[in-house]
Amino acid sequence: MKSSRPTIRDVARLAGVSHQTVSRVINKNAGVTPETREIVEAAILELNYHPSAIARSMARGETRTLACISPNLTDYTFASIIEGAESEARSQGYFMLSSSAADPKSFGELVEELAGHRRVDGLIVINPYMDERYTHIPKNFPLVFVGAYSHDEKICSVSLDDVQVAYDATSYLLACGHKKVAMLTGPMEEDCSRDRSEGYRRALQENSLPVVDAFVFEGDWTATSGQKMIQALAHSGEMPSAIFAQNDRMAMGVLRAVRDLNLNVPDDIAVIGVDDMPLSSYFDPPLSTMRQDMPLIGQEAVRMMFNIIKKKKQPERHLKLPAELVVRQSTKVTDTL
Amino acid sequence: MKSSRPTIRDVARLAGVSHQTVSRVINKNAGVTPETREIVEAAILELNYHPSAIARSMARGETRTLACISPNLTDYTFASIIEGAESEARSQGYFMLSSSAADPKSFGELVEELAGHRRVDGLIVINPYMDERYTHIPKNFPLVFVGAYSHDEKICSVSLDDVQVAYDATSYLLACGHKKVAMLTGPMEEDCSRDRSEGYRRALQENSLPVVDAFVFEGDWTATSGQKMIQALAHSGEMPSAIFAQNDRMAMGVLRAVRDLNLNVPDDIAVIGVDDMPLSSYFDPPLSTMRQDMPLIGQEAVRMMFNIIKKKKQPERHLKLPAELVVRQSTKVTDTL
DNA sequence: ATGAAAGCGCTAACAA
DNA sequence: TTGTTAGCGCTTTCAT
Repeated sequence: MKSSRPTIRDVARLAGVSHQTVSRVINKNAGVTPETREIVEAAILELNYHPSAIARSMARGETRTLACISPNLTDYTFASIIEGAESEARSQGYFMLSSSAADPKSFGELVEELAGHRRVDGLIVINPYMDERYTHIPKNFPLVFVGAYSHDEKICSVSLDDVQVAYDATSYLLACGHKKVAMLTGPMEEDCSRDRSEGYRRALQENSLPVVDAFVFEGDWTATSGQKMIQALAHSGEMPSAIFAQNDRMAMGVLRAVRDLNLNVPDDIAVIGVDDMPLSSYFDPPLSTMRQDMPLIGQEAVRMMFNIIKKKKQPERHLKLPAELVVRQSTKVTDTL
Repeated sequence: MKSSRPTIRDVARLAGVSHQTVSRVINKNAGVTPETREIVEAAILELNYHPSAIARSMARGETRTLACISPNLTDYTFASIIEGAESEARSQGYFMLSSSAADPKSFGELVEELAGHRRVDGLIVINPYMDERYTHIPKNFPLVFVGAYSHDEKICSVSLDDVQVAYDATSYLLACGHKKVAMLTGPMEEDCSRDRSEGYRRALQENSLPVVDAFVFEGDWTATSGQKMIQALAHSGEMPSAIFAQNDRMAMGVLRAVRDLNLNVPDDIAVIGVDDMPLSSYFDPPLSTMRQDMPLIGQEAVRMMFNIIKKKKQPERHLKLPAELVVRQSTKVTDTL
């Protein structure tokens, strides 16, 4: 009576075949007669045998596991991307190991243990920073960036077309009749914030409108930073007629602060965000926003990863996905400005 | 010139020692003279050697990886629990593999591959359903339930004290002066919803108030279901003066629907939720709620897991965490009822 | 303090 | 079609 779990050899012994034949059966390889297969399968059932994932990884030289490093796991955007990625990976028989790394140090350790120790077959990095963090990634290790595209052209990436999204959002505000459009950005160290700022500027310039510094605020993606922006604006006395917030959460803070000022959205100030998180249509008023399909971004990132891992031809290194304008009640066409 | 990565033996050869000595060095084991250690470390650096996680798992018989199965990865509550769990696991040198399983079938497959194949050392299940899903979990496989506690007493669990939370929320509403308190539940197939309903009933009964069926609605945790409840209530003509929503998202839907009816919160209808999600304080009006510390729940689940894995004495099998009342502007003391 | 030998459970290459 | 032989890269046990 062995106490530990049965191995491929135990099954082989019971079935009266070699362990290799058992291996063929569990891997559904050709070259086994139906009769032999049946005998082996019966033995597997009888022993309640399950192959060892570790031993397989060992012998195959691959883990069939991908890792995803994200600034955190709770932001709706990140979580949605991860969910999309995980689901796509699973559908291909791969697992996803997700970790959060807030600072460069923990990021480095993570990379070391995940990629360096070959705990996973590939690495997806959400919201990568373009700094020295990547020095520990082994050369030629499968790597895909998500949410910002790499300045190092050789690194694959999937992201929203941030410049375009911001351009569209701002243009829409302009088309509504606004002349004084302010912007609330994410942290400017993130490429995503910079690209969205660029789109905003472009839209303004194309309409021969100036980019006024007093109307550009740097936030940190939180609702609180949106609230602070409005308070600062109120304090300055100079109010815009519309605000482009680079994400919905900050837009929510803006909505709240405008309410606190007894001003009306969209009559006094129009607001548009980016993301279309599930709660956005429940904001007061329901928020106009640029909807992005985050699960799709995760899915595409994993597809790209498989292209790299399986050494298929790799047509595009950089994929940029579009966003869609969703008009709700936080914006409206105005002729009175 | 070998093209593949260096092994422990390559290091040993370069350092002029046995591979065992190298093993001792990388594991920081005792029994190596400082001089030998230095030589080995130099060799490791020179070859840019990194130990193989798979080979270690193979030899040790453990993966140092935990898995977390959740209905999804995007719900703020789940994501927060996972984040807390992942962070605690990492701090102990473990990794966390998180997967979502919406239906019993995919849940079963996941369990089979994660636990059956020993891809991980332990399994954390968020919002477990008490059905036949667990038949595939190997006997004695380390298992911790989160968010609902197991009716099978032998399975460890960490959860919010749901009965108490609901009791407290309802009692608070009662203490505010309300007599007609309605409730919006999660899906009644979830233990969590049932327990919270129980707490609601208990509070009512202790105050000699009847539990009226027309005031209890079953939702599905989404804001939309909150909205529907109010619409149904409005249609019926019989309005409560306060609503206990079993989570904040549904409360948000309630807030929105009440607004659409041109009624005021908290004057016409008071609302309290559960969770205290980050956006709750930005709702209109800011939402009173029962705050739960979700990262802590995840953290405690992992701690419990380590107690099981490391076969320490296991003082408590079931941990119930408290929630804290947070009063904002969606409720207020009323004497006029 | 160090080294040699055995084995973890599988897959892959080759033989029969 | 099936079996045999080698590893995969470590850790563990036992010698020295």
